[in-house]
Amino acid sequence: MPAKPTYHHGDLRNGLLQAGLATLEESGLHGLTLRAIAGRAGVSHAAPAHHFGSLKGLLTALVTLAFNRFSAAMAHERAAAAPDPASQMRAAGRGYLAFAQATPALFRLMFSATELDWSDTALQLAAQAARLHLTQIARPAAGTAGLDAAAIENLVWASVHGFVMLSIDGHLDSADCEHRAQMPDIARLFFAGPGGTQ
Amino acid sequence: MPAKPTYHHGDLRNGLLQAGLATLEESGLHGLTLRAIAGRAGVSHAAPAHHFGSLKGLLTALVTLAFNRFSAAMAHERAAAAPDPASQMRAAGRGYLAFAQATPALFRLMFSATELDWSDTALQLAAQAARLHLTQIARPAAGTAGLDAAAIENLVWASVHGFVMLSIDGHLDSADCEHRAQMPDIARLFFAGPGGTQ
DNA sequence: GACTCCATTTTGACAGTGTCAAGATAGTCG
DNA sequence: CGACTATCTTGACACTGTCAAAATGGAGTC
Repeated sequence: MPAKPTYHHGDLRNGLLQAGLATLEESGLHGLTLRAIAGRAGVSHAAPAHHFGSLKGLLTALVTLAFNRFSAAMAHERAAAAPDPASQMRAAGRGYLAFAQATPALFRLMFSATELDWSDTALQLAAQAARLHLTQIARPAAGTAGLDAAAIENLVWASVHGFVMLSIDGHLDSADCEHRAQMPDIARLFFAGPGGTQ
Repeated sequence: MPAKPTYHHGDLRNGLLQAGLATLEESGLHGLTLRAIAGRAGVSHAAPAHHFGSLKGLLTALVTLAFNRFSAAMAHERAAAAPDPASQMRAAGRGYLAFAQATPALFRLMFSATELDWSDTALQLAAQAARLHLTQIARPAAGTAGLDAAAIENLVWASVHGFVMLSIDGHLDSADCEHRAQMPDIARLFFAGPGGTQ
């Protein structure tokens, strides 16, 4: 089972992160305690804190991993979509929403300002990589509606992020069991193409 | 000092809520403990839990109060703005952002799905009242860009909420100390008027 | 191959948390 | 004036994150 045995446990770091992901999805943020993670990973109660320095350190590592999966979700949708700007924008939004709805607690944690150590360089890099998708899909829309690239980025990100946040927090009428049908088609505002929500 | 003396303390409920607001802004969500609130209000450590049932109950009451102030902030901006739809939409957005930036921790708590008891009717009413502003400012834009009223509501709310969330979480480039200048002018997309960010 | 060394993990303890049962307190009503 | 009851306090419990000290076991050296 251990991927890269280093010392006593085998691969404690991965074991703890996997246990953390499982615990988070199973018991929510309140159930995500160092001791619960340690128990699930089969180590002593103080092992996680020792390895990651503190609870904040473990959550930071967990979220770094999550941002990589987040990027992968968006890349996956974009690769399967048509290459035109509107389709790319809609595909990235689908990936954004799909990831958040698959693991809502993790997604909320990813954007927490207080629970994470945002001075951590690994976390910064992972978050930056995810943001690269945003820059790429927003660039073709520059100049539309008299907005520059930065404003477009802000508008697109805010729309998608806000919708996803409201969706997983249960603030949108859930007439549809899936919220995808309700997702505002921001791309239609920039690109005049035939805007199916697909 | 007690506004409406009821029993022993005077007005324990208000005292605890005020202490809670002060503690939240001073120490963040992690410092907002029942015992800290009790200490600040000058009562025993178990008094808050007894009065509100649990920590979740206290937070729910706190957020109910916050939603009323939130509505007031938007009403204040809208009253001071021109009555045309675009100005009203921008004014509500300003109020939204101003409230969140004034008390970020409280705003984050207001949209937490797990920390609050959303089956509480008082909370539901307060949140519903705040949402009424959204419905009002979105209605005039119905039909624009081929979107119906519900889609407009979602798009406007998502844009503003997403921008505000990203702003208080520190994910937007803060070249400006205030983020207002960066706020995407969603109103311009619906109403062709001269879109100054004001 | 045995021995030292040191990174890794465990053990035990501490202060602090929310919650609950039982007791003390003080307004209110008969 | 006395009993009652809602209000609040006291004390305890299991649980949390964090830290120092002890135990563990692989790695490198002679």
